[in-house]
Amino acid sequence: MAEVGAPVTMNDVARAAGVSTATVSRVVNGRYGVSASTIAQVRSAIERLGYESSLVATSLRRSRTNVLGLVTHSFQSYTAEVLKGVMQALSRSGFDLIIYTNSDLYGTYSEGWEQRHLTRLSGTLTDGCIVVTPWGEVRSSTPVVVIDPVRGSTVPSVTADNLTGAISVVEHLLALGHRRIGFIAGRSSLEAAWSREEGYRRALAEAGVPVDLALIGRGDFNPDSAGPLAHALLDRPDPPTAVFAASDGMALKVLEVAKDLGLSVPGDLSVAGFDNIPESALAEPGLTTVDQSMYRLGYEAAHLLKSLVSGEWEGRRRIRLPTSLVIRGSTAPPKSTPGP
Amino acid sequence: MAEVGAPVTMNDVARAAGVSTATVSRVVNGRYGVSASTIAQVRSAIERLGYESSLVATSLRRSRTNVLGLVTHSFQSYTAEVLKGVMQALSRSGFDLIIYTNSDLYGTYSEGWEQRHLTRLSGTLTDGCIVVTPWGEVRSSTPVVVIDPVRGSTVPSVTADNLTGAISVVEHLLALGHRRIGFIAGRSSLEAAWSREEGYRRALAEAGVPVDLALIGRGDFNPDSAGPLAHALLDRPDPPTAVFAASDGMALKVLEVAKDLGLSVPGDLSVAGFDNIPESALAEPGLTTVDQSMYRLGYEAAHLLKSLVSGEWEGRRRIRLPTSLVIRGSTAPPKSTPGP
DNA sequence: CTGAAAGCGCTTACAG
DNA sequence: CTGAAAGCGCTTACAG
Repeated sequence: MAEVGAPVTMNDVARAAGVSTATVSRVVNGRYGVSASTIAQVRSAIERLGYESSLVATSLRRSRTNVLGLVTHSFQSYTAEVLKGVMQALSRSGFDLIIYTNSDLYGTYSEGWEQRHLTRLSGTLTDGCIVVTPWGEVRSSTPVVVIDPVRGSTVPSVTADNLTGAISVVEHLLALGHRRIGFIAGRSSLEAAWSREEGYRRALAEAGVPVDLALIGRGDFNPDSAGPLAHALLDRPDPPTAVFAASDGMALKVLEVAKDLGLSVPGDLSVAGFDNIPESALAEPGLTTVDQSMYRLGYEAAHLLKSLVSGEWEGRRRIRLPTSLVIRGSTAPPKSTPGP
Repeated sequence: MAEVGAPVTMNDVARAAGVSTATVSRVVNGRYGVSASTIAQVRSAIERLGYESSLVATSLRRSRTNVLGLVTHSFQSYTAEVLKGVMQALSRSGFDLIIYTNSDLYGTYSEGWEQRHLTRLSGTLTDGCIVVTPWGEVRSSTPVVVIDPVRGSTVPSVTADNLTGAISVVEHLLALGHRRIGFIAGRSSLEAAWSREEGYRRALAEAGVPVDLALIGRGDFNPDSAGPLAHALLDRPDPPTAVFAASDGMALKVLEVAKDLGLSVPGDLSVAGFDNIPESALAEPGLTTVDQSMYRLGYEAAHLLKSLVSGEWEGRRRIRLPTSLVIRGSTAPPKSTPGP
């Protein structure tokens, strides 16, 4: 088999069955008002030719497609977790899922990707879309749910309770005896990045530790952005005894840099992240982090979108999910100051 | 912002700019033969209205879309790995990727899903498709690459060297001193399942150990299918001292069952799998398995598809990738027979 | 340089 | 119960 000629169209079926395309369409869609014998003829032609309706043509003509979309920039571990949750929520829901990704990883073309893809899909293909970590506010003619929206967004969304999560991990470091705690921030337009930094500041303030701006590096969640920042922090004459990075990807990069510099973790330096991606458990030592269950973010987003599309949503349109601290081997009391 | 009215069409832009849709189309697609002033007008209208061409309408009209498709039934850890490889291969290639999944996990609707989805997409939406672990042979009017084809398939495909991989893991168990080695097979129509079983048989034969059919359970790669089979094997009066499952998902299920039965692994029972999914490293004890780099399978499949679509493929159309044995804590010498 | 018209594969009133 | 025709949003010869 493999590659065969032109695709079989409804027209081909109509000719083969000796009826009009309108009739074929009725049979395919199970509409009433077709005689049993005609149905049989058409069915047999469909079978014989291996006809399958074109998703594109159907969705251009119809308003409802029963396909939901998910738009994401890159494809990383956390995206995979999100997807698993989405698939679970959509299981046997009657909705299929289309995921659209552009191939330009980390490229300059990327800015505004989410809006472009969203518009191109939601014109006709999908009944609604989930957008993962967009660069800006999004708008669409069909329902949208954003996972990790930008700060100030008014679109329906699902986020982790980033503030509480960040507070808990910084409190953990403080309890171990750390006082000089570095921070590597994420892309500041995102509400998640803002809340994680706010949590860092609040936890320090609460403990009476002044915030030292020299200990804050400005990353963008991209692991590579954390390399130079970690170097800058650790090369200081008065380096921090612990570094909290706003994402696991960046924290793992800090781990690498520390190794390069000959620092042992957690002996010389404690490191903590945020997200709990699978790689964090596998790191050596395991990374202390905040679990935000990307699976649940995906699940809740899909559930919300499904309800919005069906027009049966009653509850709040901005969902915030709890986080939990995951303590692993990368954090310990600082060398000079034994823990309390 | 959020949800706004009807989507902006090319017609809207044409009216706003005072030109025909043909002209707007030319500007959008950068065709020659439009005056500079008209281009400026149209551009400004596009900007003002926030127009983005409809993927569906465009692909219905055009033969080439620069979108590749990936069709998969469910969405699991190995799918995520495959996707990462695919995305890497497509990075900056000019091709976008659409992933299509149906929501009916493990449902009866599933049989033949891959052909249905493939046909619906490849009619017009995509220039070519990757199909992951199909149920049967596939055909399409555009290029297809199958990851893990059925046995006897003639479609371009990418597979791990399952035979060699299975031999290596069984040899590992034999070297530890095991002689009664159980096997839980995968869905037999798949070439991967067949080769893994063949490897099991050959390694035993090579070692002069007769194959005991009572020690072979027939699963289907779905983890749940392995539960009853593991029970049956371990409840025997003469249970095997080791079980090799044809996939990690099934092997992890065997681990669970062993725990339920009060058997310690690897003390009372050795367990090995195939695939090396992330969960296997996290299991307690870590699962001995065969790494088949799903990432590379995805990467090679995308690379092959890209070349096929561009019509510039020269090499072989059936790619087989090497595997490697990963020894972790779940395998050890059997209790009664110390290792050699 | 620009527009009117046909058509991609479907669905849906509208006639009959 | 069935078909001819219009139209979903685009692109592309074909005229002018």
